[in-house]
Amino acid sequence: MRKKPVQQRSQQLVESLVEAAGRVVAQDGLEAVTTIRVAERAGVSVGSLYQYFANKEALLAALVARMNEELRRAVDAAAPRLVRAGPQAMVRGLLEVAFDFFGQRDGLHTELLRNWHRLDIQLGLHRFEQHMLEVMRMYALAHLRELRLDPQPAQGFIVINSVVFTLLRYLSLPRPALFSREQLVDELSRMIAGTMVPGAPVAPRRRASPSTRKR
Amino acid sequence: MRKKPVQQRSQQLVESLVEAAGRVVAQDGLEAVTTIRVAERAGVSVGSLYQYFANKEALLAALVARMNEELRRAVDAAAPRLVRAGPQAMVRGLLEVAFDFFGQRDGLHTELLRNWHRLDIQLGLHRFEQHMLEVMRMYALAHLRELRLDPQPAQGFIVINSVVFTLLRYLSLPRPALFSREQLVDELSRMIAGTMVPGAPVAPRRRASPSTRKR
Amino acid sequence: MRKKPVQQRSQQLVESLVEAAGRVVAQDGLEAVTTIRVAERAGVSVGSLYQYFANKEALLAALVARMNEELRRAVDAAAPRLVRAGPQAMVRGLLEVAFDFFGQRDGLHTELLRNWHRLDIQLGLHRFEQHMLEVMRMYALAHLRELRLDPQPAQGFIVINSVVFTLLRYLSLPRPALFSREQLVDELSRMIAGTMVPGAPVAPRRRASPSTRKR
Amino acid sequence: MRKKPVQQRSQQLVESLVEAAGRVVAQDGLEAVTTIRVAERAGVSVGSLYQYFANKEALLAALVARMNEELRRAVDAAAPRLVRAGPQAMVRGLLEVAFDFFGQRDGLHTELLRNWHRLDIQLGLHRFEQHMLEVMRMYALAHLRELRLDPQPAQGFIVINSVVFTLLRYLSLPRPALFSREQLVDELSRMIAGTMVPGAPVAPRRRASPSTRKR
DNA sequence: GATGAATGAGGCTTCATTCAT
DNA sequence: AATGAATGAAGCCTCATTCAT
Repeated sequence: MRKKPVQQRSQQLVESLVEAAGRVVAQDGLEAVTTIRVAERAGVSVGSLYQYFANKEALLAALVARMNEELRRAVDAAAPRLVRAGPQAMVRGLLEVAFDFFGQRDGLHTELLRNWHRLDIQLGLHRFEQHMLEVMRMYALAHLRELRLDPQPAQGFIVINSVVFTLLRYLSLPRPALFSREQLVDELSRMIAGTMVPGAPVAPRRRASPSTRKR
Repeated sequence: MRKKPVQQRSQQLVESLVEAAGRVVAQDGLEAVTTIRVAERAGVSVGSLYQYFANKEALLAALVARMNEELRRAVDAAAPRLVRAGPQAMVRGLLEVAFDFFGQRDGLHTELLRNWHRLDIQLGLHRFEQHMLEVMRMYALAHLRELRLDPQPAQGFIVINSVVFTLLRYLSLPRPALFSREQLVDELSRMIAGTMVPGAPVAPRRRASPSTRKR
Repeated sequence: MRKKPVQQRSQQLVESLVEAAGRVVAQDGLEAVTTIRVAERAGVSVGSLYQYFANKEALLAALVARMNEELRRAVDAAAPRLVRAGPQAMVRGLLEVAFDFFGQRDGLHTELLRNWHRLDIQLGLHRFEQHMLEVMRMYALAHLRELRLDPQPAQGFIVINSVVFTLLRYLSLPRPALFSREQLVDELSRMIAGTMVPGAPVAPRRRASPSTRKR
Repeated sequence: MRKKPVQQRSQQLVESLVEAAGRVVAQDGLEAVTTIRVAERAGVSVGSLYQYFANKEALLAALVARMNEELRRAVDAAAPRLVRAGPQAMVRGLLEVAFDFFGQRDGLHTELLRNWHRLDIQLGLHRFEQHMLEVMRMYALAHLRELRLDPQPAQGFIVINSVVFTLLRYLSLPRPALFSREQLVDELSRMIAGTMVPGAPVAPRRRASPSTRKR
């Protein structure tokens, strides 16, 4: 950010610009983001945009940062509850968090994540992976007997990316998909839990009943 | 394609255009693909490009089609050998195929896949998923006793996307990564195999020895 | 024309190129005329087109020449009959000839005339005007007592252009027009006849009856 | 117009763009109008052009609108005087107005009207025809005894188009023409007046004297 | 003679960024 | 600080014409 917005008014301006950028991304896609359009939706002039952001890239970086922040908050909010749950329940819980996260803000996060390679999402993803690895370690400590003892760096990476991109792809599928969100969560949590508790008997597949299937 | 390249010369031109597009994508990224640049690298004029491709999109579609073709070939070539292997070996084999595939052509495939949502890759991915699901079914029939009997539609989807995007992310990581290709393959194959043979004791983790680590 | 097509085959080729150009003009408008498209519709290659026409302009000039030729023929065919008629009947007859002329070939002539200033139609129009002036003189001689004696050069010019462009505009109107072809012909012939037989009582307006109105 | 030019500076810019477009049309013809050329002549960059006009078509539409406006003004300015005149004087007056109109701005109007079918002139022409029909009605009311009572819709159409396109053609003729502007006006006004006052004795032709001939 | 692939100037339009007001 | 008009490079695509085969 070009200038530190110490004053409250500036803070609001920055916020409204990021918010406007988010709306454009969510509604029209990343391609449609132009500095003028963002400024318009924020109700200010382009000049003001450049007062606070060195360039378009910086604006998008801020948007991405906000996304990272929200993701972290979402995970942290769920963490205490999940640490106490059994492996599969924990995974399931995380998946629900992820689904909720993607559902927020009209698919903004979906669109951003789809463009992870263009935006500076890589660093954020990496940090998130590290964070999740840490969480997994903590979880392992709390469930010493049930779990494999030493989560490898690769494991967090795999789990994170498998989950995130599989969900991303699922949400990008033309509706109706060939399988429900329920089924996806089922299979995915089964797979992830299986990685963490190798030998253990995994809960049997849920019965697919119309009432429990969503989406 | 706008015009059917019946003559051999035309065939070569079309080929060299697609090839040139591929080089640009691999070296400079998808964003850098402009019709003029591609034409230049192919050693022809823009006009010639438009003789064979209705527009830029069509050119990229051809490039994607070529990628799909190559992927199919790679999988089909490995299939007979893999069907006979045990679950984890099979998964490992598939992963090697995938790594090889991504390694080809200077990372062209990596860059294309990164942009799956902009290119018309979705259909290809879907077909590939269906294909893999079929393979999984065949594999399940051949290994009735060891495997869960009914691969769900969701399962193929999950496996494919987990593998593909995890590899994609790995290959997009700044070198050196925190873990080796070996480790990634290890954990990934462990996870995938685990999904297919739930209760079975999975082979223990390989010892990480410097000599076996690549990349 | 670049080359005199002495041989019959060449004659046919030239003819089919002009014909093809005409079809493109009539169906898609003058703007849509490209050398390649014309060649395609004629079933030959562009190269062949340039064998017989120095450039696109020359091709269109040939098309225009054909139009002029047809117009001359149409007028000459009707002339003997018309010379014997009374003034208003003569004018009426000419108008019918003109309407028929425009109706031919899917509106080709309409489209060509609309573009008289771009094509080399001016010369043709001029010659046509001279021709008509001559016809008017002949007619005047045959009807000495009824007509003004000395058709001025300006008069032929006016009559021709008034008729041609008024019809052209009428045919370019979005259907349905506010008045019928019948009414147009009525008023137009009344006006023209009035110019030629100034003091004479002009035939009263026809009763407009549904059955006599066309278009 | 893309953006409303509220500020005076913008107003001027828009004006100068339209003006520049007009100059290009008048000097080089409609075909020669390119966005860059117009911008250059207006002394600004293409980008500025697109700030105020969605596309080239919109720019030309503005030019046409200006023409319509000027025509309306010219007619309205002359109307009060003409309504009081006798039929032939009125027609003559209108013709002078038309000649003046076409003479303005280096033949811009001539070139625009030549392209009535490409530009959105049709609507303007139509409205003008309606307007003139109205004028004719008013004139008829004021001269009940001398005129035919009921101008038909077709009549306005015919008169307008005959006059406009005949003048257009005359002005497009290579100089020197075979007859003078005087002669043209003479014959044309005689014809038009004749339509409106069918039985009345029309004023005899003016003597063509060198001194009264112009152009 | 015939073919049609190849050329490339040139047209339209967008948009990140700057800077005078 | 805010504005928003102005810039112009750069992208996509067309098409009249040529010329090697």
